[in-house]
Amino acid sequence: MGRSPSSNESNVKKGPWTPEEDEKLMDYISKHGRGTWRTLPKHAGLNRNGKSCRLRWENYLRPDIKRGKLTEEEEQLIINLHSVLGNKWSKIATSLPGRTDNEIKNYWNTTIRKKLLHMGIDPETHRPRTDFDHLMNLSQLLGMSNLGTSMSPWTNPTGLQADVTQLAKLQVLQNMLQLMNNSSFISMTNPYLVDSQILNPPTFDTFLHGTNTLQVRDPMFRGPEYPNPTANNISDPFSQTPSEYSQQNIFKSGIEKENETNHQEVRSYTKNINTSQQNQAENLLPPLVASCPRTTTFNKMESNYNEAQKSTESPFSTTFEAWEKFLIEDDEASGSYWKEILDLTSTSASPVS
DNA sequence: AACCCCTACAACCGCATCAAT
DNA sequence: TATTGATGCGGTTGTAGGGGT
Repeated sequence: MGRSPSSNESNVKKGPWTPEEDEKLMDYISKHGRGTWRTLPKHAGLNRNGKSCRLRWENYLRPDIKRGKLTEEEEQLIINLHSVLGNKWSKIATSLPGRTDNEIKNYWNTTIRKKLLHMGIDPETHRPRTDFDHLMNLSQLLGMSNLGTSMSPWTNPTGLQADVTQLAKLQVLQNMLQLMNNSSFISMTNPYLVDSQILNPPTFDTFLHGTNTLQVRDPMFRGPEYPNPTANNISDPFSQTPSEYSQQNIFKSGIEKENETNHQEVRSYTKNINTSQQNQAENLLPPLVASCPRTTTFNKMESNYNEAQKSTESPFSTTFEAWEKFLIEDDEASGSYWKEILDLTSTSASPVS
């Protein structure tokens, strides 16, 4: 509905508040209480509209406002709550005494959002990033690292090349799978998702050997490493700190002994991914390519995947066939590392019966 | 010193919601 | 039930200050 500004509000002062104005507002509220915001400025002798006064009071002058930088605990809580509530800043703020919705919103947009993006996590969905730009950045990193392997060892005296290559491959694959399997992933309404996704992201166990991820498209499935809150007698979803949760649940997936050898490899890859995301936060890798618009290439990928989805064959084969089809149509030079990724997958992953 | 760029944060704006009439 | 006004909420913009060139 809303309301158009009345004529006497058209020439009210805007912009930053002066100390004098702050004093007038605080003085008035301390003596008379808030009353209605609309009439308050007139009574308080302020040439401001009620909305401006309310905002100034709620976000700055209120005596119970907590000053100073947000703590790590507060930051983690915001991330947790955001994954459940979305951009409901006022609701999030009710869980952080002394913090305002505006402050939390600003902090999210200026700090947390960037952190998550650098970690390869989509701040909107709290899932691994699947946007084309991010995939292209990773593939470019991979391409560069492959190039590095053919160079003289003098260009790579640190021995980090293999790690970088492996990490890039794994994250590309992870994101590809996430992209393709988007609808069957974990329920976003589950507060457990937050900690586990950030500190214990979806693993190769889940993707390659889990019985439910690719085959059974159950949107509520959390994967073996995500406990059922009721089954585990956990009443408060936030009773565990992220690190506690992560440590408790990391690599807890049901791994059969007969596949132990394969899984050890997967585990080490998974471990690398987990640490890589932390490392990325610390050693922020700059984008390696300019941003790519969503092009027909991307549409072609989607189209191929959709075609594959229509098939009644195993999701594993159709999924990878779709990608393979795309890769074959793509030029060979740029697609070589993509194929390598698929090779890696097909050799280490045996579709679950 | 001057300029530019980036970041953080305060404040504004438009719309939604709710309660009173 | 419809209308109106007050308030709340979330997206966006403006700006001050710091750092780099």
